[in-house]
Amino acid sequence: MPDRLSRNPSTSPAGAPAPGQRADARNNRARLLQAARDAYALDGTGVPSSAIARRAGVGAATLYRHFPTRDALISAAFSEQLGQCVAAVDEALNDDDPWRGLRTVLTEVCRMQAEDRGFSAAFLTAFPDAPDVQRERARAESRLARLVQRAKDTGQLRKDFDSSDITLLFLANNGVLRDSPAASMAASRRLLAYFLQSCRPTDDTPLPEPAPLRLDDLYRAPRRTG
Amino acid sequence: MPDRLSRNPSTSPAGAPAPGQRADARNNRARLLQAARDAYALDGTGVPSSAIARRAGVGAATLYRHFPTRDALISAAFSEQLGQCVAAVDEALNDDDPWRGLRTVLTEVCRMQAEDRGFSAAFLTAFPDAPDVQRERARAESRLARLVQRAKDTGQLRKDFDSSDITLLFLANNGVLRDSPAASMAASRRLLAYFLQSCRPTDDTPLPEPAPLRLDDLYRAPRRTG
DNA sequence: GGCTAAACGGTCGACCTCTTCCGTTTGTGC
DNA sequence: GCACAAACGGAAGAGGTCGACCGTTTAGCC
Repeated sequence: MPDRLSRNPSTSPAGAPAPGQRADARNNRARLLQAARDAYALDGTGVPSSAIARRAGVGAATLYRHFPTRDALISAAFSEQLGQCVAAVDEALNDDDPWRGLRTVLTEVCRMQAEDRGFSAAFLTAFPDAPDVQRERARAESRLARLVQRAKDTGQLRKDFDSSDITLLFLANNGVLRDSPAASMAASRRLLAYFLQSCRPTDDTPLPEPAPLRLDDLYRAPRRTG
Repeated sequence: MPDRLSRNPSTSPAGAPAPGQRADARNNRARLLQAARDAYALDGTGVPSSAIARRAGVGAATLYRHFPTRDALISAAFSEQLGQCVAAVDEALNDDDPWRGLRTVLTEVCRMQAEDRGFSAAFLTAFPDAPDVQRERARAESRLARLVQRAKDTGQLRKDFDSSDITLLFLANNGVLRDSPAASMAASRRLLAYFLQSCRPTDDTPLPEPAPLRLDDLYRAPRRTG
């Protein structure tokens, strides 16, 4: 009796709610995802899976039946929010003012990170087994690059800005998140404000070499800050 | 046969090389500290203690005899580098140019973080059981505040800069560190450059409220980024 | 060189997390 | 309502780390 997820792991590794499944299964799946989001938002993605199952009111086996691996659960839990990010980039590309668009995207993503440490961690994690996540991320990244180029062309963004600086910001922003959501928000806002001020074009001292950071090849976010 | 460390845990929880101990003990202690520094620098403070003991060529029991708890080892391993930071602040206070002093301190600490993720993690960890670490940190913080004030007074630093922004920088910098030291260094330098540019006084848009961050009340740096 | 206590190292138990097994329950179509 | 397969949950196994015990070794001193 192979279940759906192990039968076709390639087509929907963390994918959509399967159509042919029983009502209780669909229901449990939804509650697991919600429990995961809640727990991750509160305490980060380090939360033990058993706690997620307990919070959802199901057994551990049920969790693993729906999400064969830890990463599958995490990427499924945050796929919606990842989609939001991509949508934000699309919206920004439609803005008449490239700088405003860019600034809005950065602000929005930083806010989402500060609101939900779990999302922040998921956002910066590679998920080598979730090709759809990787694909979406790659799409978002190439569009961001286009947005950056436009902002440079209009002279609103410094010429030595590099697309990798966006990743740099998101990593830095993840680093300033605290246990308390309020503290996270305050720190995030302040950091972003500093960053945005430096993004304006200037004939002042040039920046050092860009860091070799692409959202694509970020390693997994490790157990400790160290 | 109580050993030294458990006999007086309050006076030197992670303290200096005891004078009255045997040569082999002193030797092993030093090798443990070196092994810890090496391992932590490479892989962060998440490295299992058994690996440290193996690297030092001693048994696990020896490690625990010298350092009763995990945190004791970590704080002892990095106390020297913490001292370097305090010294850097002192030196900066002696600089004729407050801005140059401040910039040098920030550059130096960021560089140390990028060179050694273990130090970076230790630097941002509370260590409630290591009063000497806390004391030194508090001292450094108050001196930094003085330095900030001087730089503001000379008009070299924006008036709405807050001392907590230094903590913010160190946290952010910790967040951009990667597995590869070269990548960490590049990212750190770039981040610092952005930050420093925004620190100059400007009559431009003001910053949002400072984040409630003091080096003192940072929570422990958790196992995962999430 | 020999004695004594300090120091050592292998081993063992406790704890925690991830993952799987298997007997039982429950939803669904006839 | 009945039968069957899907889905469930409790419990157990595997892996790994922390920290302690205890018999053995070795440094320091006479």
